[in-house]
Amino acid sequence: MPTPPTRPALRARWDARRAEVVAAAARVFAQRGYHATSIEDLIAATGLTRGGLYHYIDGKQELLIAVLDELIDPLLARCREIVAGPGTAEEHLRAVTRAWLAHVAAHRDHMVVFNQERRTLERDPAWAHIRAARRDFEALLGGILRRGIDEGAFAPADPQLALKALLGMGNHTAQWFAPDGRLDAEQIADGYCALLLDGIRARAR
Amino acid sequence: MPTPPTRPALRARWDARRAEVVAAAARVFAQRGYHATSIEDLIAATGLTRGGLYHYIDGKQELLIAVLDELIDPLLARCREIVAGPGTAEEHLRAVTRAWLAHVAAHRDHMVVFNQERRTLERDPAWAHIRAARRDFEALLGGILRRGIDEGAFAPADPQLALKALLGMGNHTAQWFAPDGRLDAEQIADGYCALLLDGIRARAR
Amino acid sequence: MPTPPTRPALRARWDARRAEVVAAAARVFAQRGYHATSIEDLIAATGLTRGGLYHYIDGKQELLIAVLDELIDPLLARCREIVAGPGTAEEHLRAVTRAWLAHVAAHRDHMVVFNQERRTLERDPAWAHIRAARRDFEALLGGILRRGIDEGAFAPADPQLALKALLGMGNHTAQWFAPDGRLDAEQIADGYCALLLDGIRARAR
Amino acid sequence: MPTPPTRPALRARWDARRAEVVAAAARVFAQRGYHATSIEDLIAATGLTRGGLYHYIDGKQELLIAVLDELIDPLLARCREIVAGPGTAEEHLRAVTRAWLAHVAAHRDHMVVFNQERRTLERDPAWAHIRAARRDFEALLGGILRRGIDEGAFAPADPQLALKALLGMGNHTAQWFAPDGRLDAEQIADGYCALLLDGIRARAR
DNA sequence: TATGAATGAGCCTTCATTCAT
DNA sequence: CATGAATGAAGGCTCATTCAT
Repeated sequence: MPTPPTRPALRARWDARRAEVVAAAARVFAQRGYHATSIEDLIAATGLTRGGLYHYIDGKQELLIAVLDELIDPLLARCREIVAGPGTAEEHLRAVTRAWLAHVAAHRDHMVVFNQERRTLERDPAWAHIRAARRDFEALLGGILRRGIDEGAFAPADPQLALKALLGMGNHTAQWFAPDGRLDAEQIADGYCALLLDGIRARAR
Repeated sequence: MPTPPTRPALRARWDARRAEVVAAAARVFAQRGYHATSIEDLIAATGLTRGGLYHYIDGKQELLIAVLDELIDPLLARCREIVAGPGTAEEHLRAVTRAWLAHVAAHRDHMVVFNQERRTLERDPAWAHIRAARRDFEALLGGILRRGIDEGAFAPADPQLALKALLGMGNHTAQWFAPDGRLDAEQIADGYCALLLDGIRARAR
Repeated sequence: MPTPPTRPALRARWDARRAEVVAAAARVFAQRGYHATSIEDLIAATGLTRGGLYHYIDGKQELLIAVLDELIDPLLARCREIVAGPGTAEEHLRAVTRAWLAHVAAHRDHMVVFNQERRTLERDPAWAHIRAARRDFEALLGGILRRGIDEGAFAPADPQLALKALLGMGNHTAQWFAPDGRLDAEQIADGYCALLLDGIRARAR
Repeated sequence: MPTPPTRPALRARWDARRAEVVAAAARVFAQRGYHATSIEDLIAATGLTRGGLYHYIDGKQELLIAVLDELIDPLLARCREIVAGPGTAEEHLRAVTRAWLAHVAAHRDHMVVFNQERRTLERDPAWAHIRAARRDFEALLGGILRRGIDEGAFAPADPQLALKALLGMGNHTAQWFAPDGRLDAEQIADGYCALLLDGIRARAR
């Protein structure tokens, strides 16, 4: 991130513009893919000029990092609040899944980029933070499952596989979710939880 | 694909080399990502020279198509055999999931590339075939679920969501599967089926 | 043509440089031939760098089009003025031929390129305009001949062949004309007109 | 030209194949242009294989030379016969022009190539022969005109310009001649001679 | 602050030619 | 004789980034 101006008045405008740039980048990256997006595309999407753009970013890759940072930090913070609060494991699972999928739905672009460009950044030091946040999110979900097991509420044949399955469902959602589709994020989250907990087998009552 | 030599003896060698090239490309694409892979990387991975490589491929993109084609066609064929054969919906579900995950495990590189580069090709006519195969695979899985419902074996709250969930689990597997890991492909497949059917909720006996 | 800058001050400079680039290209294309001219040759001829050159052109072929466009449009405009003005068919013929050969003499490079690279562009849509201009020029010359016939001034055995003959003479001139040669463009034009009108046969007075 | 086989039986076949190759090359060069013609195009046009082709030629450029040599030498020989024979200057002019345009009509491909690729070869030593032949042809035509002047039959205002005009007409013919067109080569030749001698001016009888 | 011209390394691809088989 | 695999230089072009104005 370039050093922003120090005078508060200017700083505010700078921050706003930087935020616009990052949002536009997320949109374009998601549409075209990071590599296929040129700086030209970004200046078209932001309305800035070539040189102007570089007042707000250090480079294309830093912009990708910014897009992903923006994505994962608030989600992780929200989930930590949830698990720090009261509730059974099942309630926490549902709440976290809802928060997660609300995030996926609200930042579909970012999520697609996140899933897609993992490899692009894997060796970049700036990526470490995002990677850590990802691990933390997985650990948090895993913790909920473990607590449910300890409390006797969940009994997965293979706890780790159950976690991976849940992650798979959730991550994949960004690929097919449509904002005006039949289901909203909350319904999807609840549906995933119901599937994970009870499965689809027909049972006698 | 360039026109292969006509004489059978040479044809065999050519085919073998082409297969090597495609396999090497899948490996490198999966490691580095398609866009980040240069022709230089490919000649290093194949041991061919710059010009020699072009005896076996028409270009970088055609190579990507080849990698993906190689991936999905045999899987689809195998799955069609399964659903054409005898068995309950649950048996078909398990068999198809096993075949699918065996494929994912055996072609992890290809699968990662497939998930990653979807967007790269989305507007390319050559992509249509792969896209269609993907849709067919989803439809096939969906058909099994529907049959299970019709036969009274499955009772998902939302059949379409159940399908998306299963696809999410399976696709995501390529991202974390390790050939020398704790679980092999069959165990994972059976685990996914168990999860999808029965969930993880602890139940009184 | 790349999009030029919008600010008038910069626009002027850009236009000037673009014109220099096109002129240099005409020179080099004429000397070496279009195909044998590399981008390297063009950057040497313009003094720009590889990337800098591409600020003013969209590609090598667009540059060829630009060279040819620059050639034919002003000539056609001038000729249209002439035939729209007063004068007998013979006077028009002489005036148009003079304008034509002045053009050939002034833009010998362009003309050689035009004659040489016809085939290069023949299937390119961008070529349509140039092709049309060429046809228009032929039609214009043909119109003068026809008018002369109608008015009883000319009596060619085969009017179409006479037109082709005149076109042949004129076009061929670019191949041998030397700016410091014995004849200037006007003398050549008048010479061609005299030949076309009266031939070279010795006649009794 | 590669060294042909020495044994007469093989030599005959070799010569025939070489001739086929040159003819095919003329055809393809004229259609596509020399530079735009790849060796691949030539093997497609000849039916030979890549390596096989190189048994009959030394390279692409040598093939171009061969095409042009084949073109100009027989024409020059025929014209020399004509001027060595009996007849007035006008008769010689007509006969040579007829031979020339018959040649143009019969070898339109070669002629187009000749006009187009002049520049390609201009610095090549192998080109010297063709260049010389071209000069000889011009000189031969010029000689006829001069003889006509000396004998009092022709009275051009500018003899050299008359020569250039004739050359222009003739060379240009390759660009528009159609074998199934309204005029055959002889008619065109006679038409050009008539134009050159008498012009198109309407005269009182 | 903002502009857009300029940079130049690097990209994918083509192609005439050679040579082991 | 004939084959076609292999060569590798050179081609045109893109693009993230810098910097004088």
